[in-house]
Amino acid sequence: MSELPKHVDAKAIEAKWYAWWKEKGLFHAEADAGGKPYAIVIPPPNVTGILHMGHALNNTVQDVMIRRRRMQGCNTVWVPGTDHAGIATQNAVEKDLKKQGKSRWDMPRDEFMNRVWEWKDKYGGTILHQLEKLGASCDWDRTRFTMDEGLSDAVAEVFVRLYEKKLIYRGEYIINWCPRCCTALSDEESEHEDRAGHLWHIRYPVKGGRKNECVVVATTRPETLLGDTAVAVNPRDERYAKLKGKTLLLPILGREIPVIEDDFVDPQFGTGAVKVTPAHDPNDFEMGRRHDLPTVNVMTETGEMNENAGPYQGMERFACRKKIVDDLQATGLLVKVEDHAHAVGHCYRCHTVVEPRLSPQWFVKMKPLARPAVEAVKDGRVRFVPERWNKVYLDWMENIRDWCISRQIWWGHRIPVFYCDETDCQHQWAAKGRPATCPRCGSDHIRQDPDVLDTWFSSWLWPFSVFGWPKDGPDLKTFYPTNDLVTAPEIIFFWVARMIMAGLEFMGDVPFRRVYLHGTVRDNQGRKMSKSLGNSIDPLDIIGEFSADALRFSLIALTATGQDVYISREKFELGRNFGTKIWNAARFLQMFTGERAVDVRDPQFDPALLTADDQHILALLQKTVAACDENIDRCRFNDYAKAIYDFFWHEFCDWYVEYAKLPLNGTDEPRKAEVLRVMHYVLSRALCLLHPIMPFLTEELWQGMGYAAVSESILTAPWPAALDEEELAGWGVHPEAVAYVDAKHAAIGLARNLRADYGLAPSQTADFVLRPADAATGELVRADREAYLPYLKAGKLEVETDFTPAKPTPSVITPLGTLFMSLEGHVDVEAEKKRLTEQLHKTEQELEASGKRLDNVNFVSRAPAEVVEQARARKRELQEKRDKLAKLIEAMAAP
RNA sequence: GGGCGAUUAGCUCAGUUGGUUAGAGCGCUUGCUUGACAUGCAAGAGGUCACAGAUUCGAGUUCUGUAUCGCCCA
Repeated sequence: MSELPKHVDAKAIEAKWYAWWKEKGLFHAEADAGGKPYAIVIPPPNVTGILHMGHALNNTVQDVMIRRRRMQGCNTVWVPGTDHAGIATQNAVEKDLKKQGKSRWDMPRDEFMNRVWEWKDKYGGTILHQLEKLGASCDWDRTRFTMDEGLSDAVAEVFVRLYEKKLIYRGEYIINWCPRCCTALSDEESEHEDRAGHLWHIRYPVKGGRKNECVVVATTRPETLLGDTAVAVNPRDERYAKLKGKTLLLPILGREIPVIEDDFVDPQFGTGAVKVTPAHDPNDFEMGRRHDLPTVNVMTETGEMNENAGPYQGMERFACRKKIVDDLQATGLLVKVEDHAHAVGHCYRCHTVVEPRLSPQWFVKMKPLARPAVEAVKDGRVRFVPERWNKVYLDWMENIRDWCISRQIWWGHRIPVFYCDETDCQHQWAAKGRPATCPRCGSDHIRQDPDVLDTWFSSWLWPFSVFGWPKDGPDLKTFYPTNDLVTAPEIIFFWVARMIMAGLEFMGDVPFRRVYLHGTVRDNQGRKMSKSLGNSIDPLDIIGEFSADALRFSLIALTATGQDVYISREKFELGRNFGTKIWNAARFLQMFTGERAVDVRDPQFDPALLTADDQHILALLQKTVAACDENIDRCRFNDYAKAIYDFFWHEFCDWYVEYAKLPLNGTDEPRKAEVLRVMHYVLSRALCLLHPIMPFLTEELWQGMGYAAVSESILTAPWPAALDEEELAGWGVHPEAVAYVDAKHAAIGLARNLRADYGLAPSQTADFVLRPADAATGELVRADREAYLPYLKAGKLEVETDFTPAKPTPSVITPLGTLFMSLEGHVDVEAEKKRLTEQLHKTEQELEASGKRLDNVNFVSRAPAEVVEQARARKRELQEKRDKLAKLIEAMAAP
């Protein structure tokens, strides 16, 4: 065993072990490797992305799941990869071009595509390398990209199948348009944000009406009035009954528009009369269809007013809004302006205000796909953790709307639809590959649809496309359906829901059994971390300052299941401190082990040599194993972290290591050897339990402490099995001994309190006498006396049945009996009396409460028997304590 | 407007099926360079569990309502 240095060099061990794990192929899985399959597919980050805290949490959770399953002997695979992030990546490259004074329109489409590929090859791998820094044990041999050949093939296959099933169609509807990205967006990609806007009340004169006769309509977007083709009122709204059949004159443009009646109009909103702009509002579009209204589009695709806007042509849409309001005011058509808060859609990529725009796009008909996906969640084939997300998912799924999948950009999967330009053919079809001629007329005058598909149209296939679909193969057979999906709630609709639909449609089975949705990482004030706020914490900075293990441990320990987590730089000290504690405990153990051989494979404890403290720590280790398993299984990762933290720090270090110092410094060699066996066994198993959270430190110690005989790497060491009481008894671990040590620890705590109450300096020794609770306890303590001395800084500890102090002596009642602390010099009798009286008072209060409870007939008759018995035991205990205290006080009073 | 979440110590949060005396980390106070560890050790102070009702023998926990904050959807 080589000596461990005083401090861990985190950077060095991270680099060393990660490279070694990869070199050994320990992350790699083969379908035929045997063992129960366990698979996770990574939520593919944007290829343009860089690691942020959300990724760090997300991937740490996955790594914890993966590493633990791997140690359990499952055939474990974690598939990494990135998505091509159509709009985001194209934006990044176009920004680059702009610096050179160019735009994509200055070059052929192919050339632009080549530039994006170059850019992707240059910067695209960044986030995956950053995941390595985090310690993610992904199977890098399986790294996928949504524009890989295989995945692109899956996209085309799916498109053609849905097209032929008539589940994909093209149509002219109002879609969300980003005038900056110049593309359509899906409903999910338009993010609604509340904005303080206005409600402008505008007069629309009645044609041929009395002087000044007009209808007042209220609108939040006055610039769209240029595209109005009607004004609508509710047919039951009597205020407007006389308007029926009238014609209005559109302000400014003077166009004649009809008054129509439609149930959709809410008489309570605004003035009860609404302008109808079918080309710029989805509800107006529907209304326009019902009433056969013309559509007038007044804007260009970049959000400027077009030729239909008359005098406003060429103005930017918000400048136009301002100008129109001014003009209405000037002509007296503006009645009033009210403040009005409303939700405004923003592009999820560039945050530009989204414009509802009438345009021809491709859609997926969702209702038929949603039906089985609803069932899969309702019958539990897919489970969400926390469960409350079921409802969110089902609500969305049951009110699902068709999915706009075409994007007017170049980077992405081009829509595999072809058009024949032969005048008398005009055939339109979907096909994989690049057909040369029209399958109907044989003409080569064909062209492909220029649009590309929404990026999510490839990521919804991820759980099976990464395993080779549409080709069948062993990977797909072994690893599909995957087991767990770990992601953030923000993408339930974008991604999770759609994957479930795609899995059921194309694979006939759900893509994963369980979805764990973790919270959002926020700053200390609860704000989302963002570049613009400048409140981001870079995980790599934290790794540099504290270590990857510290980052991982802190994130896991601080994140309660499904709750948001607030972090700041200082919070990572938690993980760092814990790592240091483990390191030092290992150094301690190594100091006493020296050159001895350590074999932790089969502990082979000698029951005759196992003391109560040995048994106690072994029993607690088993309890900890069980707690870790249960908490991981239930996605309670913070409780898992806490279980191993508390065990290691507060049981192993605080108590057992302190206890072990005595035998280790003694001369009883067999005992010494036994204690070392216990310590190495406990440390090795604790390292295993901790490995999924702190992979690097645990590997360093696994190797450094010489545990590699168990398994070459801790990464493949067997996950500790929780032993039951019977199995423990076979090792010589008995519950009575465990209970004794619990009592011993409590007694030591109470004795330390007593010392503190009397202001004893840590260096000051005191002698103690125990008047044991019973003879058996007395025997146990007598045999174990020496062990108490260091904890109590005691000169000696005597055990005397019926002990009565000769002079007033401070004392405390412990589970082991009454413990007396003899002091040099005078004892302040009054102070001690006061102390004891306070305790007596408190005990009597508790006793009274306890008595009341038991006097309650309803409690005794209705509460479960064991609860009542517990209460009775508690009462007896309190009575005993009260009597003892009373006697102690009496003794103090005696001269 | 609909839905969801949160409200527990100075701060950040746990608290699982209702059951003894509500916990942790950080911070704070006091004392310690203890032969692993000051990134540490020992001790301590600090809580009307947001508010009001209800159910129950018993409520931080269940139900109803209110308030405040946050998120999602329209």
